[in-house]
Amino acid sequence: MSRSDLPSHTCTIARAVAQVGDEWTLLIVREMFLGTRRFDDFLRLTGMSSHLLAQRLKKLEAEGVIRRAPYSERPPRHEYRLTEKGRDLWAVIIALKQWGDRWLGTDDTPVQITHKACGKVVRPHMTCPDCGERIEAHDAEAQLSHTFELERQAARRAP
Amino acid sequence: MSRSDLPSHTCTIARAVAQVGDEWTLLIVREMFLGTRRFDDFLRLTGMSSHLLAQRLKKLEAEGVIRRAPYSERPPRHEYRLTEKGRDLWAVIIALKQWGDRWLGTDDTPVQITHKACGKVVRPHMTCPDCGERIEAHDAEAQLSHTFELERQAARRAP
DNA sequence: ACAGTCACTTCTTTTTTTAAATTGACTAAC
DNA sequence: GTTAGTCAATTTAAAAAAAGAAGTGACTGT
Repeated sequence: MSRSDLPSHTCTIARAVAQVGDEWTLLIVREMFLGTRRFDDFLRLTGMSSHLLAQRLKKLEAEGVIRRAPYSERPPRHEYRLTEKGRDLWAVIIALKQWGDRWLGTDDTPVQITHKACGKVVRPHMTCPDCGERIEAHDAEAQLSHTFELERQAARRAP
Repeated sequence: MSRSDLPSHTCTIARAVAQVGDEWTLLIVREMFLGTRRFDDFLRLTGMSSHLLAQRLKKLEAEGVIRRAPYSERPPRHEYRLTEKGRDLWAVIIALKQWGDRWLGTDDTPVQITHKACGKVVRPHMTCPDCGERIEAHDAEAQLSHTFELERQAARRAP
């Protein structure tokens, strides 16, 4: 990872991206939401190399996104589970899924989401917590904090 | 990109990830939502190398996520803008931002979102379109389509 | 005893990424 | 009218990362 060590004052999007904005990492997290817990299953279901899988799992564990849970002592065996921080990536995965379904999908959607509370198959979307309306790009405006704005202006001037 | 060429029957999340699930790509898209349009600004604001930026912009253009818009003929100059497909990545970026704010943030949030319609600063979240309630990981269940399920079982068996 | 499973690690080759320099078509300053 | 600067790249060489194959160690099951 080239930018995992971003300073703490940096944009939180950049830091989120440095932790989980990577092809294989996102696939691992997706697999976890689908219930995959073991090394070999990740290997086979994602098609990634064992070298890379071991490395990514270590990184995710170090970041607190997943944790290793032993399920056998002899031989030492363990499975990988999402922590709360990891489960909180759900919105990211779902957003990617909706986008993929819309722009890259065929007729059938390979994964459908059911809202347990109402029992319906749904396509969750981003909503304004205040007025309850759906929000998309054109409904929103971004404000930069003063310090962040200054940082960006400095970056733009200094090559 | 190792897996940009995923077959069309593959999971849409995997294909979304193959198109935009990359550190620099996500940072470019984030910059676009913040209004950045020009090569040099992307360079300075993200800190990436010009080689990689050119490559990523080319890929994103080929995928239809961004488009080049000429703003000067002599010298030939153009800016990069999100297409509808690109703007539709808003939910992904916002989900990453919320996650970053919650798990990697300090006290001040560098970017705040205002809902134009109600004028309030908000933290958008995923909602069930049917009952309107907020959905998170534990409120949802995933169903795999029959063909997708079979595909996964085959993958699990065949190394 | 021998094959098989699981969770890796090691090794070699190939591909990407970085970093720095260069290009080309201008524009604005001296 | 030479020189510096901007913008959007491309080129090249060196460093880092990933892919792919094979191996390891602690078992289990036959």
